[in-house]
Amino acid sequence: MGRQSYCFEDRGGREVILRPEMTPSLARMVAAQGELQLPVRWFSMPLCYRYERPQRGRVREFLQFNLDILGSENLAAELEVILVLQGIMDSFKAPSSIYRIGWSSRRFMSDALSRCGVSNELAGEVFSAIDKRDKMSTDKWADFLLGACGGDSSVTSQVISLVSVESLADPWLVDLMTGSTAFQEVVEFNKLLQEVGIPSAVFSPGVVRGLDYYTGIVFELMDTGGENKRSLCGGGRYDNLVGLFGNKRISGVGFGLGVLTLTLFLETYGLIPDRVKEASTADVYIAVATPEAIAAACLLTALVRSNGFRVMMDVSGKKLGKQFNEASRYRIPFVVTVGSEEINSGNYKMKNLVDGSIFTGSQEEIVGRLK
RNA sequence: GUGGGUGUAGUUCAGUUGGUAGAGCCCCUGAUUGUGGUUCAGGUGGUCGCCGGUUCAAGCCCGGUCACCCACCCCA
Repeated sequence: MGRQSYCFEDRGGREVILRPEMTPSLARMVAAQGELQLPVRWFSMPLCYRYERPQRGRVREFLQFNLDILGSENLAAELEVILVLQGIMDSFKAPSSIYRIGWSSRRFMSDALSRCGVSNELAGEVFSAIDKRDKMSTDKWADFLLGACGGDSSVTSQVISLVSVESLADPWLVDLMTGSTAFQEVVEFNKLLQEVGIPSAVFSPGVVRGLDYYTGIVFELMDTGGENKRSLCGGGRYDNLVGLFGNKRISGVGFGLGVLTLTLFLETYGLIPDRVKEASTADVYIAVATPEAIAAACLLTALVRSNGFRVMMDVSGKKLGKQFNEASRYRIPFVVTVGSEEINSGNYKMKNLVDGSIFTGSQEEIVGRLK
């Protein structure tokens, strides 16, 4: 956590940091609880902050949907959070062809790199180099990797073979990972994914994720088109995070989904739902015909609201036509007019702005009609 | 942290070799005195980001500065 955190000194001279993501805060909360019924399932939509130069898909203050399961070491927990992620994409009707959930395992990659001949001292460098693979040409990256591997060309070619693997049944990989429990776990998880049927999930040894608290399965959701280069979502298993803030050792798995990156993705593919684009701000507009009717209009507004409807009342004092215009602009489907006629007779007129029809009745009948 | 681009009306943008500040949309008023969308007529609205310089004259040229956008870096 370095120069991209938004930190400053508060008035008491303390160094403080605006949270750059939610997971450590969640781990702190869980560590602080005396007794918990495990596993814990938790979601949140926090504002987070990063001190970076803004650009497409990246701003200094952003919303992130977070979902975590703590207290289960079963692969079902990984499967469950990915299933929810898939469900979110399905709810936006995003076809699995336009995005990809690339996944791998930290434990597996550490073991595999070691078996490729990468020393523990160089493992961090090599991880970092793998993360940069998509940012340069194949040849250039090979040179870069050679540097990270300490100039050892045979180790480098082994690592290139590793990240090029496309199938867990690859004979070279199976031979390399003989007897590895981390590999067994990856194979098992792949089997689960196939049995459940998550077509967008693809085993990708190149996915390592930058966050260093991840220990097991890691995954990220990317746009497969070229438009959005930032990952929409990243997640994985973290075994030691809760333990940092207390003496309980609780393993967790979860993900963070960027609302801004998701929105850009949905816009790119025209998937913003109509109910969002055409959302109305209220169910009913209360038009006020004369200044003498203001109090009665307020009472009617309160009545309709107490029945569970969203109400916008005129506060402009403009002519009725202008008030109807405002209701129309806000896509509010019904307008009830309050004036001396209505107050005297007890009969109110409610116009349906969608079809133009007018319903006349008492206040109670108006409310009943809305239901 | 590095590089590029853009700053003109509420908004999206024009603005010629330097010579009186423009359009569409929005908004406001009326046609239509208590019922929206369409149409028609009219209208409001700008310290041209800010500071300085050159010039008889700067939206336009020059220097600086700020803001935003894009990319790099980074993405724990």
